[in-house]
Amino acid sequence: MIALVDCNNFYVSCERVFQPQLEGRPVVVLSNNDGCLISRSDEAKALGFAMGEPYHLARPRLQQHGVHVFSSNYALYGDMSRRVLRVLSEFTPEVDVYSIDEAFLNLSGMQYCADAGLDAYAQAIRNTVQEHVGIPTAVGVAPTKTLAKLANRLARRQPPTQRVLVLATEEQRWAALSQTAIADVWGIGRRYAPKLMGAGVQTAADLAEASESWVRRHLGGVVGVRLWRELRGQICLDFDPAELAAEPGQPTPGRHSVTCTRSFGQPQRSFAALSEAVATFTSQAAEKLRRHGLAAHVLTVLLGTDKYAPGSGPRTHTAVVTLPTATSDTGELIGVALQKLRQLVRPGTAYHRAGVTLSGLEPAGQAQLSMFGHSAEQLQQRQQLMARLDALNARFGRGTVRHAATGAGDKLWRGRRNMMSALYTTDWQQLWAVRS
DNA sequence: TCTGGGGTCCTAGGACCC
DNA sequence: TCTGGGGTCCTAGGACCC
Repeated sequence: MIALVDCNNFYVSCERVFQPQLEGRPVVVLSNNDGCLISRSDEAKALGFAMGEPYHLARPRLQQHGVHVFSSNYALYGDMSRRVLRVLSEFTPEVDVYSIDEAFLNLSGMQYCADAGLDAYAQAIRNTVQEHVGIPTAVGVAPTKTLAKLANRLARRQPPTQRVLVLATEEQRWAALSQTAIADVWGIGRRYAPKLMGAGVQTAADLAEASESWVRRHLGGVVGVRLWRELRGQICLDFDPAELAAEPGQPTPGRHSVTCTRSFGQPQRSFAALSEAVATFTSQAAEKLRRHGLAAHVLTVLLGTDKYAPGSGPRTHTAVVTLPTATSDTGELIGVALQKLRQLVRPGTAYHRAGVTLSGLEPAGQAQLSMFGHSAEQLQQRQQLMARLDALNARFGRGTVRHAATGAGDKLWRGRRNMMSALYTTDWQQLWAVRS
């Protein structure tokens, strides 16, 4: 059996751990650049605030209702996520991390679990995360990932302290399928939902009862058939516990790309500003690569114009380079990225967004030659340089030591985050103070 | 004035090549 | 009337997820 543990309203919950007076009050957290609402407390949902709503449109109503608003604080959320995962890994060695606030747990073969009963075990997971980290969760348990997602969704209807649902029998599975609207099934999005409803498929049960050939024809071929089988209890989605098992710096299998993109605080026209941004994103992506013990063969530079402006024409412009050898060296990658950027930029165009994707990933350390023709000795020196740079930045904070091309900091292209909470858990200067 | 970011997988047309 | 075909690379975009 597979359990899905989901921290609902995770970012809001993280803020509440350090500001408990916000318990029971409406709270929202904004996306990067203070753009959209991406996490909402139950109270904020009840007031009608929608996922993804633009902040500048919601602001008057947020003020009117006295909603507490936070810019996103990813250093805090990432650290809290690691704490949750540490607790989960005490319940099973096989944890498949799906996102910052969700993980699948393989409970098959857990003797304690069999002894205590699935329901009690799932409840214990929920209670322990709450006690040790202070983050509320819901737990759904079922034979497949898709059914575990479905169980998790239904579990959230329970009162906060009982958000656990196990689908062990055929009766329980069918009852759950019948109670789930087709639009709420994992893998059915805004395009397929209306199409299926038009064909008379209103619930997950209706879909599970359809024929395989019908599903293949109307639901994106093999992807739809996989979903249909999972709903019927047949495992089609791999359980991949590699992410948590890997030591930091060891190669992480399963990952195909690393991206860093940002919208600008203001549209940018100058090559100087764009190149600072691209150099900064490249160095952040390269850091992530090294953290995962990977090197990249392919680099893509992206520039985006105003995607909300009327009119046609491409909104994103990309340029791809295939590197002669895979690398995770920030300096080498910045050099290549800026060269491509120069080809991509059209003078006078206002860009709203830029980014870098590193793909064609392979475990680091396989390359014997540098793309710039460095000797083996020079290559080793550069790798040591990167290791020291990462160590310094880990100790003294991101960007303490960086390449000159990333600029002096505090530039107009950087986004807004005007309402960020403190780095309670990752900065000595901002530790949470408890006064007696 | 102000509309996120990071992933995966798939499709389609044009350029180019043999 | 008839105007190869198959492969790759490149760019762009659609669909889904969190």
